[in-house]
Amino acid sequence: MNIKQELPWDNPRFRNWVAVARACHVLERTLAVKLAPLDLKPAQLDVLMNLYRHPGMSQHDLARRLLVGRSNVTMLLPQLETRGLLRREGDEKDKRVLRLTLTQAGEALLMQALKVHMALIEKAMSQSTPEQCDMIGEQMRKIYEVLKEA
Amino acid sequence: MNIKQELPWDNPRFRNWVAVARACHVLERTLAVKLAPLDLKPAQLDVLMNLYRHPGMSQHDLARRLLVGRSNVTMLLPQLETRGLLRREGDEKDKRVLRLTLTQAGEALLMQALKVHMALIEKAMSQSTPEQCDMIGEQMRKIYEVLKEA
DNA sequence: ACATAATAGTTCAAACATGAACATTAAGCA
DNA sequence: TGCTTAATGTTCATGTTTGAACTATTATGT
Repeated sequence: MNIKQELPWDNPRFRNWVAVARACHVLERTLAVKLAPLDLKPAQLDVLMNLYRHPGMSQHDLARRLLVGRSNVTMLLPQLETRGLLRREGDEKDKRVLRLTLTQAGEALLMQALKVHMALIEKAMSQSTPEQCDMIGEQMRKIYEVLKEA
Repeated sequence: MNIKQELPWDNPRFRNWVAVARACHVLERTLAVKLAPLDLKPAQLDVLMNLYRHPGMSQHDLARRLLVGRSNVTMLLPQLETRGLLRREGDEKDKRVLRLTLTQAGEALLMQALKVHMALIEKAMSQSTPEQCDMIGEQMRKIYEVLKEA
């Protein structure tokens, strides 16, 4: 029995996933550099994006969408709240939860950051046809569904 | 001029990339859980994989392959060296560089970890046809090339 | 109603990654 | 040869992420 035949590097799925991970990593890194002039980190941009799309979110829901621990959200928000980018207001019906909404300043900064993010993604995926791009997204959403409950 | 028309969420490339990032994130997280019984973190597995494929690597080269700072490698290696998983030996010609090689124990642990990693990737990508999978890998390698020098 | 479970958010210590400054060694060039 | 520049690896201070323990509030079940 030749162990080499079982090595993952001979497996297309393995090799291709490694490529996905590397692409992700380098794009995240590049994004951090390009966002620096706005004094914004990728994690913070994720917060703003989610609050824009889902105003009134609770911190718990935000953490789940970010795939991140609740404590991380707790540590992340004060920086943004102090900068006047978002508001935290207690829910009246359930006094445990805090509802999160963007301020106008938050929306404005988000729009600037989205331009940067968008330009980077356009550049990265400019080599793929729309059909390829959609197929990639479709497969990735399946992967997410498969692993979400694992 | 309607700003909504310019929002990234209407842009397929943007939406699809978000899916890529989420899939990556959740797979990385799942991998961390599954590797815990081996007392190994994803970052450490990356080290072992690279040393297996490129024995005698320098720390600088390892850092570049991992898309990580040199100091990070410096902090990462002692844990693995103390566990007897790898060796660091000074290069004789260039006394600045340290050559890295896996020990037998390192290879053995790597093989166990690869089973875990492989199984996870198989599960994640089981929904894609081989053609789709290869196409994804191909596109991701292009993205990496585009961004590498940006 | 009351005791028990579960949930939302916070705090804190530990693990981790990062980048700048540094020591050592090598390479380039006058 | 010397002098300058570049490269390798380490150290350290900083910022980030995590998970466990904690408080406060709500839901559940008898």
